This record gives sequence, C-alpha cells and structure tokens, in this order.
Amino acid sequence: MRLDPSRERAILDATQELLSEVGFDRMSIDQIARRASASKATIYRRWPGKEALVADLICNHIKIDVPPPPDTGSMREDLVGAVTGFCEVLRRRHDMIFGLLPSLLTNASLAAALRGNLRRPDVTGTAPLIERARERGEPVGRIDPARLRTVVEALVWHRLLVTGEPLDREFAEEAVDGTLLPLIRSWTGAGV
Amino acid sequence: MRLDPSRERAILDATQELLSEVGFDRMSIDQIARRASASKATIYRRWPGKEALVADLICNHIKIDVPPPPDTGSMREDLVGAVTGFCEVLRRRHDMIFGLLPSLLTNASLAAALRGNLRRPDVTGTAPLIERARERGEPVGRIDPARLRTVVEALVWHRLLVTGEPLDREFAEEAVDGTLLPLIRSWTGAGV
Amino acid sequence: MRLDPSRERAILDATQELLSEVGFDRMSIDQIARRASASKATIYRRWPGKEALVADLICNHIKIDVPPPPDTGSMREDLVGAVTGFCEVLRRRHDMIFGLLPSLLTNASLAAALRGNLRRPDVTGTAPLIERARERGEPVGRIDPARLRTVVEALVWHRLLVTGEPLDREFAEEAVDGTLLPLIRSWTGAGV
Amino acid sequence: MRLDPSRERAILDATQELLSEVGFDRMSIDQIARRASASKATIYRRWPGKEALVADLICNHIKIDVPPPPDTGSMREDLVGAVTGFCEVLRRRHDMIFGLLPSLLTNASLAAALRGNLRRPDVTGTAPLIERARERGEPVGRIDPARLRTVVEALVWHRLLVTGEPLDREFAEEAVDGTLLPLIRSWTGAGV
DNA sequence: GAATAATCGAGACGGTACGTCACGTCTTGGG
DNA sequence: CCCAAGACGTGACGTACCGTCTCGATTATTC
Repeated sequence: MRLDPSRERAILDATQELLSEVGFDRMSIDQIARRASASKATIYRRWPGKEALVADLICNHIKIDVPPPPDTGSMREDLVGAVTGFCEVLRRRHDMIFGLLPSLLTNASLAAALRGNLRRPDVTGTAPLIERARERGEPVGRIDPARLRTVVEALVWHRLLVTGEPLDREFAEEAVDGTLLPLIRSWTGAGV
Repeated sequence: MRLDPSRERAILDATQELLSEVGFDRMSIDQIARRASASKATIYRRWPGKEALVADLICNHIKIDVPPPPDTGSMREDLVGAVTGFCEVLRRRHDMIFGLLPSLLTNASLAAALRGNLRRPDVTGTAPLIERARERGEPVGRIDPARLRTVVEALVWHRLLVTGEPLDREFAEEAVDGTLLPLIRSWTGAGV
Repeated sequence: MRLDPSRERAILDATQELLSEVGFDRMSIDQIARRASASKATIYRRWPGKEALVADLICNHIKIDVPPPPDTGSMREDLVGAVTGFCEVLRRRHDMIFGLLPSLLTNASLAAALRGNLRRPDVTGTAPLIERARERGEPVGRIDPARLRTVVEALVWHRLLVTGEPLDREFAEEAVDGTLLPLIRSWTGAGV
Repeated sequence: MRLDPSRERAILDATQELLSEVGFDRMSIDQIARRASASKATIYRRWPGKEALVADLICNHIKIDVPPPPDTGSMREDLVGAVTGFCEVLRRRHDMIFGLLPSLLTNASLAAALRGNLRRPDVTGTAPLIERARERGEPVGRIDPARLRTVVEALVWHRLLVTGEPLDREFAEEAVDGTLLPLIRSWTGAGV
C-alpha cells in the first residue's frame, strides 16, 4: 500500500489551522496528529519535522494569489490598487505569516523555500500596470518593473514588521504619492 | 536585599553570548544560568520567561548605535555611507535579531518596545546628511528626512528578511543610485 | 541584644500548627517563617534545620501528659482507664504524631530524642494501678510494672500504626480482658 | 503499544535499590530514571509520584515472606523461632520500611494497602506452632491464634518503632518467656 | 544621652528536585 | 504495507524548597 493522499490533506489542513490559531512555536506535532486523527508516525513518514511540514504547507499548498489590480484608467489609482492588493494578501495571511516567521529566521532552508513562494514574479502586479500606462501614452520612460516591485514590497513589509502600523488605505496613498509616483517621475525624467 | 544588579548583568551577558552562539531556540535557561553562575530562580525572579529576558536584553541593554556616517563632501557618498552603516548594524546584530524576532511576532508589547529601540530617530543618520548637502549649496529642496529614512530602512530590512540577499556594498550603491537619489531629485524638483 | 524569646514562641506555635495541618513533609520553613512573621534567618539562628526544630518542639515544648487514671476500686476498671487514657493521648496528638513520624524513621537522633519524650516512665500510669490493687489485697504477685507498661504501649501503638483500627473503648476492653488481665493472672500465679 | 512490563520491572528494581541505599527522602525520581535507563515520563505515566511508586513497590511487588519457623519439638523454641523470624523480616526490610513509612502516614489508601500486605494472615506463623503443640499433647487449651499473633506483632513493632532497641535473640527470648508463654498458660488455664 | 552591637523582618542568592510537556523514534495490532 | 494509537528516551520548562547571605530598621546595652 502506498502513502494515502487523504492523510496528507488532513495533516496539512490541521497544520494550517493550528498555525493560524496558536502560531508556529506553540503548535505541537501531537496537536496536529490529534486534530488530523493521524498518528505521529504518519506525519514523520512524510516530513522530517515541524519546520519542513510548515515549509511544505506554505510553499506548495497555499496559494498566495494577488488578484490582478483593476484597470482604473489612471496610473495613480492603479498603483494604489496594487499596494492595497498586496497589503490585503499579507493581512489575510497575517496570522500564518506571524506564526511562521520565527522559523524563517532560524531555518535557512525553510527561509529560502518560503522566499521563493512569497516572491513569485507577479506578487504585486506592478508590471502590467506600467504597461497599461505606457499604452495609454503616459510618460513612463524605461522603468524596471522589478525595481518598482521591490520598493512596493519593501514599504509594505517595513510597515508590517518594523513600524507595526496598520496597512490601511491612508498608508497606500501616502506610499504612492510620497514615494512611488515621485520615483516613477524621476526614472522617467532620467530616461528621457 | 534588593535585586543584585551584578547578577542581572551576568545573566544578560550570558544571554547575549548564547543568543549569538546557538540562537534563541536552542538556548536554554539552564545554559544561561550555568554560564552566568546564577540560579534559575534568580532568572525567573526578574523575567517571566525566555522571551521576556531576550526582549529586555535587546530593548534595554543593547545599544544599536549607528556611527554617524562620515562627511565625504558628496551627497551620493554620504548616502552610500548611511546605507552601509545601517546594514552594518543589522549585520552585526544579525544572530541576535534573528534570535529575537520570534517573540516580536507573538508578544505585542515586546514588539512595541523593540520597535521603539530599533527606530530611534537617528538610526540611519540621514537627516544630517541632507543638511550638509543643503549647506554645500546642493539642490535638495524641501525633503522630509523621515520619509527618506523610511525608504532606507524599508529597503535594508526587505533585503535582510524577504530576499535574504547579502547586505553588501553593491546593494548599497544600487539602492542609492536606483532609488534614493532619484527620489531626492524628484522631491527636489517637485519642491521647485 | 539577646535572642528574643517571643520570636521563639511564635515560631514554635507556627510549627505546631503546620505540623498538624499539613504534616512534616509538606511543611516548609518558608511557611513557618511567614506564619510566625519571622525571618528564615531567625529560625536558622536557633535550630539547624526542620528536623531539629520539630524535634525540639515535640521533646521540649509539648507536654504529653497522661492524666493519672482514676482510682475506680477495681483493677479491671483501672486498667481500662489506663489504656483509654493512653489512647486518648495518642488520639489527641494524632495529627502531630502522624506528621512527625516520617522524620522519626529517617533521622536517628530525632528519633532518639522523641522516644525519650514519649516514653517517660509514667506515660501509661500502670505502676500506681498495680500498687493500688496490691494495697486492696488483690493477688497481683511480683509484677514488673515496666513489662506491663510495655505490653500496653505495644498494643496501642500496634493498633494505631499497623492495623489502623480505631482506639475506642471496645478495643480497650478487649485488650484488658483478652491480654492484660490474663497476663497479670499468669505472672501472679507464677510468682506464687 | 501498551505499557511495557519490562520497564516497570526495571523501574521497580531501581527504586528498591535506591530506597535501601539512600532512603526515601534522598531518593530522587531522576536517580531512579537514570538507574533504570528509563525516562521520567515513563515513571510518571505509571505512578502519580514518588510516594505512590514506593507504595506500589512495597505493597504489590515485594514478598515479605516469613519462612515457616522450624518444628523444634518444643513450644518455647518454636515461639522463639517465630518471633525471631518476624524480627528477621522487619530487619531485612528495615531500610525499605523506614523509607516507606512517611507516605503510610499521609496517604490513607497507601496505608490501607500496606497494612494488607504487612498483615497477611500467616505473617508470624504462630498458628501452625500452636497446632503442633496441641498434637504433641501439650496443654494449649482454646487459644485464639489471631490474638497471639497480634501480641507478637505488637511487641516487635513496638520494639522497632517506639523503643528503637535491637531486634536480637535476647529480645525474642524475653518476649517469649516474659509475655507469650505466660499468656498461653493463662489462656490455657482459663480454658480448663 | 550617644555610640555600639546584636537581632529583627524581609527576601535575594546558588542549588536541587519536582512534575509537565514536546520532541522524534519505535512497537503493537488491525485493515 | 500503511494506518491509529500511543509508549519510549531525551531534555527544557517553570515552580518550590533548601540553607546561606545581605540588607536597613529597630532595639538594648555600654560608655
């Protein structure tokens, strides 16, 4: 008999629940086993430990999808939409991210895997936005979308982890008007 | 007899050593006690647990001092120096920061205290830099130093925590030339 | 300043209370100090430890007095009275005896001291009883009062510690009629 | 997997050794675990604490067997043999008995169980002794063996616990000649 | 009377053992 | 062969006492 996929699902589901409820540290393998009506051996047969289980969960079994920001016809509104969308993703996964980060910091391989999942190319959806602006004839010069995305991500993560202030609309507008649009203008001007 | 400050010092010193040596998770209270030639009771008399001990260590007993970046006579070099200095601080405390962040995420009051310590007004030393440029007659317009500092911090933290790439000189120059200087130019131009 | 006798009293009183309430093992010096509003140092200044403190309490500060059994005019009734009186003493000190016995068994010097107090010559009051019977002209032959006392004590302690059955009047009469009186008769007959 | 009986044996054996070597108070659960190559959890899975473990050991896993006293052909010698045998049992288990008694006094259910073990009907082997005397034609009348056994036990326990004097042959002969034989004679005479 | 010295309460100190909990491994019996 | 159940050895946790110690404050003698 081969490994039963239904057990894997039950274990991953239980893990996801507990990760949000009590966080990574306070979540024990015994708890997961109990909630999944699984045996600890069944868990350890598939994953070498708690970190690997959670890493697998985050990287391969949870879709962190950013719905593509709507085309509003205005680059500023598109940008606010992109920032807000990314904020929304982090806020929705807030419990899980906060439950997971400890191991991200102590376990390099988990961190690497997690980063791969969190930074999929399109996570902020800023590239199409620039493209649309260009198509509308707005002056956007030669903007590297990767660099723009990095700044968006950096501002949001910084807000979430370092300042701890809320990821609200006010923040999004401030970021767009105070930093992103000036940057785009500067890159555009420099490119001319 | 009141709590003996010398014991507190010994315990905090031992904690700091072990935090860097083995990390937060692998560091046990018994180890700390042994290394500090203290008793576990003496530790628990002061702090309710490992997290609180480490939090206190980081927040109140470690100076995260950024040596003011040198005056190079050029705003670009000053900026590279500021970014490099902040990177240096985080890199020097890397083990400790990574050892600490777990509790930052589960303990709200610790997180608040920690943020207060990590974000002291002058941590990146960007404000005097702008001032010097202005005195040299460079066109810096009306730049809000807080906003500039936020961008610097965001880029460095993002590099450290999210991308995980090294905080080297190449990164610093890329950040200055690709993001910070364009921003400053844009803000300055807008201010004209 | 010399040692304050009032502190000694307070400490001994607290010890006696706690000994009865929670027993020797569960009684801590901290508890005694707290209840006596004394400092631990004050206790250790007088006694080397818990065992010695309790030993001193039992041996020198508690009177285990057996009220002399009444003269009933009948040797049988006098004997029942003596047994009952001894039972009464043990029953009254029941909690304390049971709280103390543990250390009696592991601490030889305490045990010796305690035995000295528990076995003061007159503890069962059987000697005068025999004397009165002799004076009334009853045939009591040459009875060694020490031996009689030993049997009385043995039967009562055995009942208390080994069988655990109640020290009631039924037991006293059974002991007198089934064992003590036959013994006295036999000793008397042998002496004739 | 069910509780492994071999672990139970190893733990009980280690407990028995340590109980005799260092006594109840100085014996720690960690010591027992180490000597039994067991884990503390394995111990606590079976017994709620040290007292219960030792109680179980004494009550259910140690045979306090009194080898039936030899048939010497003389009732006096048989009696001396019986008393000596019982003394021997207590002396052999001396360390363990003394290590145990604390919990006997604070734990009622343990005390009951222990009494059941210590007072199995044949513990002093006095009943067959009387029977043999009767068969040899010696005048023993209607002696209640339970009552005789109680006196034997009471005298030995009293010697052990209260007077603390040695359980030697001198004591045994004194008890037989001074108390037991007179009692038997008296009961026999009363029965005539 | 002021100075001296011992005792007081309070409680911190280095230790040791406690009983609990989670880890990751291993064993059993059923499907 | 996998499964659930759960016992196993290991080791850290946070608590409770032990007996020693160091504090100021409060006395009672001594000068």
